[in-house]
Amino acid sequence: MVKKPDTYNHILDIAEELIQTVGFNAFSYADIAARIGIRKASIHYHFPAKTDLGKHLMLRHQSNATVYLNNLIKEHKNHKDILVIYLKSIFASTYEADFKMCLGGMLATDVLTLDSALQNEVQAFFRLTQDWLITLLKHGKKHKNFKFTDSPADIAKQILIMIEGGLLLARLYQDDKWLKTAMKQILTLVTHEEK
Amino acid sequence: MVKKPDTYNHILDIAEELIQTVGFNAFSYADIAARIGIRKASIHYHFPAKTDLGKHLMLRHQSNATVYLNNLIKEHKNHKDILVIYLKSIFASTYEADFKMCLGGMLATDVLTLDSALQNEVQAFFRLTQDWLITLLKHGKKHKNFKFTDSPADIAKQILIMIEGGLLLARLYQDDKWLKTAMKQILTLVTHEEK
DNA sequence: ACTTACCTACCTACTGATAGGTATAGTTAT
DNA sequence: ATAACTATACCTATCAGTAGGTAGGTAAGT
Repeated sequence: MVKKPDTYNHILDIAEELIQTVGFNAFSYADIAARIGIRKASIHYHFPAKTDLGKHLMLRHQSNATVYLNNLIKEHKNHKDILVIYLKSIFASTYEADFKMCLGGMLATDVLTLDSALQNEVQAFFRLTQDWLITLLKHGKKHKNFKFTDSPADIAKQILIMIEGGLLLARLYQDDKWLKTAMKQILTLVTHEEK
Repeated sequence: MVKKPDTYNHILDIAEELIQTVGFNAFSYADIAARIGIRKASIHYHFPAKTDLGKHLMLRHQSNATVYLNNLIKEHKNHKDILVIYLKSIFASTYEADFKMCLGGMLATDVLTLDSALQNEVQAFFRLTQDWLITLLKHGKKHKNFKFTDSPADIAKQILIMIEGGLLLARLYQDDKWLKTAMKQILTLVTHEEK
């Protein structure tokens, strides 16, 4: 593994925050430069084009998510607890200033303005998350921490839908009651069998 | 009611489509001008600033939605049918080219880049929809077309969350299975009491 | 020890394109 | 004639991106 210089990750940190706040098309290299205190051209040194920045950001995001999600499963026993911790961690950044949205969700709305390589990375991120959820749901059901009748794949889709929908509306109204509603509904989903 | 000239609505039509496709910050007056076949400056005559365009668009959208939703309730008897027709009408535009997102949802993600008057109109649109849903849910429950235990306000929130989340993911993958999942889950929500 | 060569990480200064927006003159329907 | 509308021509600001240079460090050759 190549150790990337500090500025590289610093740029990605700022870009991530900006995308979560205003979206991919609404920030510029000048915005990042101003916040870090270097020149625009220096950012082009690390990321020749804006789409490169997006791609590297998504790859780092996928990698971070993989580590985080795998550790979550290792460190806890109850699958319901894992789900709750996971949901809270996603919603947590929303409680920070400006009600940031999930990085993937933000790029998902901008998806038709992104080049196809970047589109693929955004899709890959959600696929990764969905696969993890499916695994969690299967194990959770086997250990009787979860109860549901739909397929794990369907439940995973419903969870993603409610995460993104909840974030979108929480952001719009700057009100976390939308997240609480989503959270509650997700938990109902995985603890109730249909009649 | 003042009868607005044709170009006025034509501009709003194109703007609406562009916002649903790429978002508020990713289209320009030049894009609209090119599609209509007039000059950029002519659009500024109708809408001096871009934010004016957004505001007028949202007001028209609110007005159209109000008429549409009220007619829906008048023209059908079964509240479940009404809900299904409503959901299908929202999801229909997504099946058109490019998987357009709901206008409100698209502006919701751009919300932090919009001026506060426009933010308010986006919020007002969702409030309007939510109020209509609450009314529908109350009447539907009274007539035994719906069964649910949460408050109508909570169910309405959950429905909006699933509409927007479903659209976001359907758009990302250009795949309507996400809409079918959302649709199914919404119908489950309003026809099942919790145990 | 010192040169040569190359590298990383940043800089200044610029490009062409496009953004939103304006002043003003011309056109068209009533 | 006049109000409504559209056009030409232009503005300033900003966008992503490039050219070329520089400071400092590393590695190898002699």
